[in-house]
Amino acid sequence: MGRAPCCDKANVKKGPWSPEEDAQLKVFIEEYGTGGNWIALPQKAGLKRCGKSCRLRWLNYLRPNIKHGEFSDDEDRIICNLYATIGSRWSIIAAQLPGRTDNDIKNYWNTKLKKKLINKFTPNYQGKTSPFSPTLSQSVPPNLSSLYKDHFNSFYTSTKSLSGFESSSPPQNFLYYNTAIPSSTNQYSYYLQNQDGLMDSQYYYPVKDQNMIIFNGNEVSCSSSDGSCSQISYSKDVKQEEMGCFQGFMLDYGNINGDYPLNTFSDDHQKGSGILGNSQLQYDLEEVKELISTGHGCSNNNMFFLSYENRL
DNA sequence: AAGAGCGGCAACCGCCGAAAT
DNA sequence: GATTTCGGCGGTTGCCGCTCT
Repeated sequence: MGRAPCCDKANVKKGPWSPEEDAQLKVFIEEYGTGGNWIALPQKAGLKRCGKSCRLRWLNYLRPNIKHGEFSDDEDRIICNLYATIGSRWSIIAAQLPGRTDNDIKNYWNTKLKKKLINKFTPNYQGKTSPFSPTLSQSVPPNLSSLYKDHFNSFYTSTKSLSGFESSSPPQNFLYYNTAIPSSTNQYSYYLQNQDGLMDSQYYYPVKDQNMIIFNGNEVSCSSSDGSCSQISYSKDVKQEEMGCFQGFMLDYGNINGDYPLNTFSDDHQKGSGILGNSQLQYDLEEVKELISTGHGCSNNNMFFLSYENRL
C-alpha cells in the first residue's frame, strides 16, 4: 500500500492557463503558500488542474520576480560558461541567473543562443557527417559545450580513455576529449578543440573493438633526416611498438576549423577527403608512415585519426 | 489575400531518486 | 522491504503568431 493517487487524471484540465486560473493560483499561493504539497494544492485552490501543472505554472510564470524578455550579454556568457562546465543542467544554470527559470533558459538555448554561437564560431558549418562511417549520415552539429577558453581544462575529465593510450586519462597534449561509449549505440563521440580552446566539434563514429588512436600533427615526427620514416615518434602516450601491432589502419585527417588542408593527400592516394569529409581511408602501416613522413598534416591544427581493425 | 513554413515558447511527458505508507 | 506516489528535472511537443512567397 503506497500513497494516495495524486489526482483524478480524467478530471483535470490540460492546455494553456486562462487569466482566471492564473489569478486563482496566484491569490491562493500568496495567501496560504504551497504548504509543501503541490498535489493537494489545486483542490484547495479550487482549480481543476494537476498539482504538477500548478507547480510548473507557478515556478515558470507566476511567482514573483520572474524576469521576462531579452537575455543580456552577461546572461549569455554565464549560460555558455555553465553549459560548458556542466552541460544541460538547466535548473543549476537557472539558479545562477536570478529571475530566470530553467524552462526559459532551456528554450533560449535551444532556439537562439545555440544558433548564435554556431554562427559566430562556425560560420561555414553546414552539417558534418561521421568521419569514419559515411553510412552513418546523421548530421552532427558542432558541440558548443567548450566555446570558452576559461573552461578548456574542464574538458579533460574523461572517464574512459581510448585504447592505444597507456594512461587512463587523456594526455594533456592531445586535443580531444572522448566520452564513454553508449552501449546502446556502440559509438564513440569525441571532441576537437583548437589551441585557443575557442571551438570544438563533436563527432560520432562506430567502433568495433575500441581500437583507435587519435593524435594531432605536431605530436608526430619522423626520425630520419631524409624524410623517409622508418620510425615514427608519437606522443609519450602512444607506444611505438604498439603501433606495429595494428593492421588495417584507417587514417583520417583534417583540422578543427573545417578546412581540408590535406587534400593533396587524398588526391595522391585517391582514398578520401579527410576527417571532415566523409570518406574512410584504408592504409597499411607502411603507408601510414609514408603519409606522415611527407609532412602532410604535421602542423599545429591538423589532426590524425588512426584506427585499426585487428591486431596482428 | 491566403497559405505554407518557421521560430518561439508554454506546457506536457516520462524518467528517476526520495519519501511515504 | 516492497510498493506506490511525489517532486523535480530535462527532453519534447504542439500551438500560436509572424514572415515570406
